[in-house]
Amino acid sequence: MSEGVRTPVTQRTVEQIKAMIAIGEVGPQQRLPTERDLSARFGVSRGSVREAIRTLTTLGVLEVRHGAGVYVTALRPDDLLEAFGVLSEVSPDPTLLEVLQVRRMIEPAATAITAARATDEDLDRIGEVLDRLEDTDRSAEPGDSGAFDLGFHRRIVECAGNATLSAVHAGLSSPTLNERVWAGHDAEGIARDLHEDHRRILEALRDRDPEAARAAATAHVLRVERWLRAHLRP
Amino acid sequence: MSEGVRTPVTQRTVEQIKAMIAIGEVGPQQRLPTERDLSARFGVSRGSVREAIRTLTTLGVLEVRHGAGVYVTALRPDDLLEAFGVLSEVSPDPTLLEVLQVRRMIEPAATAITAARATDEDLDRIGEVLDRLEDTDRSAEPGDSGAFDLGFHRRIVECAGNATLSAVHAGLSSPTLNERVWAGHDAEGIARDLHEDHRRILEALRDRDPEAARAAATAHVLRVERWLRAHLRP
DNA sequence: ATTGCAGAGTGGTCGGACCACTCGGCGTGC
DNA sequence: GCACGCCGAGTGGTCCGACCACTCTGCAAT
Repeated sequence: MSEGVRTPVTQRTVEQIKAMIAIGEVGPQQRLPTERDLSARFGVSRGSVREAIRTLTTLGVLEVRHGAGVYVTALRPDDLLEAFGVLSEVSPDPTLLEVLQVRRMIEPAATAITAARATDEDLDRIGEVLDRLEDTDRSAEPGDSGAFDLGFHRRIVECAGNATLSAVHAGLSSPTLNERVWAGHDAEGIARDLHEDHRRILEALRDRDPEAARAAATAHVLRVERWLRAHLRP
Repeated sequence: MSEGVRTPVTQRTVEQIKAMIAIGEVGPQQRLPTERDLSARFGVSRGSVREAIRTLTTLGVLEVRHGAGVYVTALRPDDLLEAFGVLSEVSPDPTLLEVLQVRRMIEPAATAITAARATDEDLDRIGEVLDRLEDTDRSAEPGDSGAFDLGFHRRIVECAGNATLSAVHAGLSSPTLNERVWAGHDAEGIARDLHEDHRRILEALRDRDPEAARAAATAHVLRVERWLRAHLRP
């Protein structure tokens, strides 16, 4: 007659828990019933409940506190998109180029928005990261260099005031990805160029000039993209 | 002395499996050892192995086939970003606006690229969806209307030839999100406007005019965004 | 009023058992 | 010889019950 397929117990449990959240039985930041309670309520084993909870934890919907209980997260975009950093960890090299292309669509737009609405304090904090980046780069700690570079761009995107945008951007520019892009190349030649790009972006932001900011950001991502394309073949 | 924290067994197992993939012990599409084998190899219980596998399955890294074994996925972007549809399912309404803002950055750029590289066949297939969309909309099946609308935009983005872009876009424009945007409003008035937007986008694509395509796509997303903003408050 | 310490309750892990499904090989029939 | 169908070994899916590790609360001693 009807469906010949039997829905796996665990998946069904995932749906049931999601339903509890959807209908508001438990709201963000609130505590879920005990694993043992859920087990009894749904008529499934505790192990299955645990696997369902783990699924939702991975998705950023739930948060487990050992000894204290299971809680719904704030359900903010950065909670839900945290997972997607794996993209940069396991993707094959050609995908990295695609990731940069997507960044080329997002980052310039975000930089333009920031140019229009950043406060003086925002700009100071962005500039501060840039100073530390160049200091670090002149010394002999190439490891932190990438972290400051990421921080520079991240803060710019955050100033755009869109948490979803920030989360997506974070997923596309994880430390792991950066590391993979520059791995094995000290890239001394290009480092100076990148610094110049950064300075130009900051100046455009200070001028509150969205179009200049967009152009500078585009040029920057494009430079990285071309460099990666050239150094990828071998 | 050293770390006083004990890494949870399951999390450690996740790392170990990821390592197996990273060092190439198992490649994409290949089969993983048995749950029972992994259990013995890592010295942990089978339940813990299963939870680790479930985590990686949720992330799109592994794929489980009942009775047949656990396999590494192709690790393509659409595998790894599939999860991120939850964003549209559980996010609070204000986040939907943010999502649309991100789409406003991505979709115009993608549409411009498509205008530059789409083949005649591509354009025909895009136009076909549009015809079906308008047919459906004139009849009395509002349910499918959203699906065709999504299909129209999805095909355009796919023609841009960037799988990562397609996956991100798919996550930002899931059926669930669309449903939530238009839920409760038959939106007759705006439907005609949207169709006009679509026609304009298609014409720009047929003209192979990237700038016109970008402008038309921007106007379209912007219209949806403004409509949502107006209908969100109450 | 403050501090310290149990105890209860929660998630974390384990082991073993059995069920559901897949797949390959063997046998049967053509 | 070939195709079909059955069946059993092997795999993931689920369940149960036990015990460990951690948190939090409330009571007791100071």
